[in-house]
Amino acid sequence: MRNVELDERKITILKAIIKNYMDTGEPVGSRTISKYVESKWSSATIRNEMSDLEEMGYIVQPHTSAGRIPSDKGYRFYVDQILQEKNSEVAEIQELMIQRVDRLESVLKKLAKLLARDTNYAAMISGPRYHENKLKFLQLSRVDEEKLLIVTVLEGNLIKNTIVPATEHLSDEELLNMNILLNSNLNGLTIEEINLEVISRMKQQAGQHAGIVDLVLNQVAEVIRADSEDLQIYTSGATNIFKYPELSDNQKASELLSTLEHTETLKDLVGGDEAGETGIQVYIGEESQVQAMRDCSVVTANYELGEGIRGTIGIIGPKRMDYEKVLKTLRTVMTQLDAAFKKEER
Amino acid sequence: MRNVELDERKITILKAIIKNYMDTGEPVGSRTISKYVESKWSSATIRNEMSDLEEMGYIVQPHTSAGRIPSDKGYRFYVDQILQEKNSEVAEIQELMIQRVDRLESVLKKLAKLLARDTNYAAMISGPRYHENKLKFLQLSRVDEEKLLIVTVLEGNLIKNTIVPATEHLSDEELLNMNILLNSNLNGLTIEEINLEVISRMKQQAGQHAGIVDLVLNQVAEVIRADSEDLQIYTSGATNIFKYPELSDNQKASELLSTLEHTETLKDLVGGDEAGETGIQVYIGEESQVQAMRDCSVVTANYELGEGIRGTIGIIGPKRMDYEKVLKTLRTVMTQLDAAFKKEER
DNA sequence: TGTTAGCACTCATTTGAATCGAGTGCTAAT
DNA sequence: ATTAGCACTCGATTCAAATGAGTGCTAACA
Repeated sequence: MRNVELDERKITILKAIIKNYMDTGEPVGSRTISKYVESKWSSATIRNEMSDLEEMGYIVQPHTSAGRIPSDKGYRFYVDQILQEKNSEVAEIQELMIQRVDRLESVLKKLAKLLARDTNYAAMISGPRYHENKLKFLQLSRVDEEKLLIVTVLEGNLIKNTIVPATEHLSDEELLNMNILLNSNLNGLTIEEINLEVISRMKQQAGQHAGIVDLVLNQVAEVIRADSEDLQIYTSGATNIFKYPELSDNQKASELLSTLEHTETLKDLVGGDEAGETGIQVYIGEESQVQAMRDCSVVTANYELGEGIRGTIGIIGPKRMDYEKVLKTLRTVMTQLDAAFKKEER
Repeated sequence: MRNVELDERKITILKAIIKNYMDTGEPVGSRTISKYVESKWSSATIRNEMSDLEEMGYIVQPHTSAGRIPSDKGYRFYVDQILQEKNSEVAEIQELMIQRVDRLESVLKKLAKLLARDTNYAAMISGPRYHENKLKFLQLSRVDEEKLLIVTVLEGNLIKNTIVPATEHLSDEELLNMNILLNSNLNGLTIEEINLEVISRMKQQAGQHAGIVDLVLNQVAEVIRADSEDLQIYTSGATNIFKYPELSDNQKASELLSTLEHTETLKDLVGGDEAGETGIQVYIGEESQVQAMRDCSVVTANYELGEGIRGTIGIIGPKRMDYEKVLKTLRTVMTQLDAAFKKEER
């Protein structure tokens, strides 16, 4: 695929500039490149080409008499190139986490930590978003004299518990009947489908214990509401940003770290569902729309655990992040997560 | 209560130094103090006293020809003074969090955020430690064709769920009996009390479904183990440290923030049970034993939610933190937490 | 005898000038 | 079309002088 704007040589030089800048974090000058590319061209030639590239907006000069650094547009070009080469070689990532870990939350936290350590960037990972909130199972139990336990299981095996004070006394048999009543009426319904008709029918069936029905329904509503509101986001390795001088001056570091602490803002990054064909999105600089991240790049990937349970993983680093490595790592993790939960299902 | 070492004037001056340093973060000189204390004494007198105080170890000079700053010993003196004045006036703290929030975790997270915002220091809060891990209630249900749900409730209403594949088929009636079997045998036992004898008795009673008993017991063991290992710690406001120049140089900030990210280390701070008479502990500088916090002070308070459920709240800030405010805030929060959960119980 | 004014001295920090050097743009030669 | 050469730019570094906050000491004072 030819590029109409950039000829072969410009591409080579642009790539060289970006690669070099990734390593060093310093603006790179013509001489450096002329050595880097096996002295195919002299520094003067490079200078001319660089001048062109600058005019086209692929690189910028932080100040006169400094080398060039890639602009957002430059990075974008580079990333697009990589995304095209679908080299999805699945490297072995530490499998330590795929031990028998039961709770999803715990897996996600560990995964974030792992990602941060591996990449040396900051990692964030959103808990799953459950799209179809269908009720799968309800269980009402008496946990002690005056307390009832309501267990709600949603499609996708999301389980929530609540303990409520028992407002009225139920015998063991009544409890059993209530459970049957609840499950036969509610199973398979989404929250929207639990309308007044369903409710009044249930209350009628429940007879004198209609109050309990209310209790349970309130709880169900609460669970579903809470779940869709409290999107959990785990971050790790935020302090990795201190490894990159261009991010770690006090002003910027503070701003960036605050943002990483502030779940609300992260939701913007993680919330979008517009996945590329590979499920991977790259935001360079201001593309992310998040002020504090204008000097960063953010790479996000969506994972899916079957039954419509989706979440997002994100890596946040300097613009000069090692895109190749990050993309590869994310692809691997997605595969592994997938595999792990397929296994769990069996 | 007289102090044998320090006379009235030395105390006044020492306090003035500490207060002033808290405001400004700058070393404070004799002239400043002489103005500060309504010109009762001249700067020269102050100088003499300061010289004494320095010799006694209450204040130090960062370098010759700089003002003095309080030493750990100085802060210690100051804090001890405050702790003596038991002014436990319970200010009204934002009650927004004491709404109907059901999940403890969520309350704790919000609380950490609130504390951090209020104090302008970093806050951490540990999830509850359950000391007496007695089984209170077990419930086994069939959630769909090939999956069983095990709900474990421990003393103190800690609830855990697990979904496991059903290894053998149980009829509704058998399931009911199994639940009775489980609860009648296990309720009220601690993990240690579930010995081989109990287990073999249960298996015998279970007859052909002994396998299920194993399944459940494994789960119970796992829950209790996981709970005692995975002490959750929530932090918030870590970036507040950038507000204090003496902590925010790159080296220190990075170190400190890493520590705050690293749960293991925080456990050391939060784990200890040696509460003072008020349940509040103050660690100044190296007293905390945590390297990265040698320039910080850490104030911890234990909260208790009845039934032996305990946790710890901590505030981390510069040595010159406003101890009075922090102590007051913590006392308030403890009271509120207590009240909130007393209410919840009813 | 305790307090204070005065003064010489110290030393981190600030300021500004001089220098350095990496890198560019342009021109002329190849 | 490529390259060598050179003047020029401008941030970074270095260094010394100036600054000023603060001390310690001494002598005068109440």
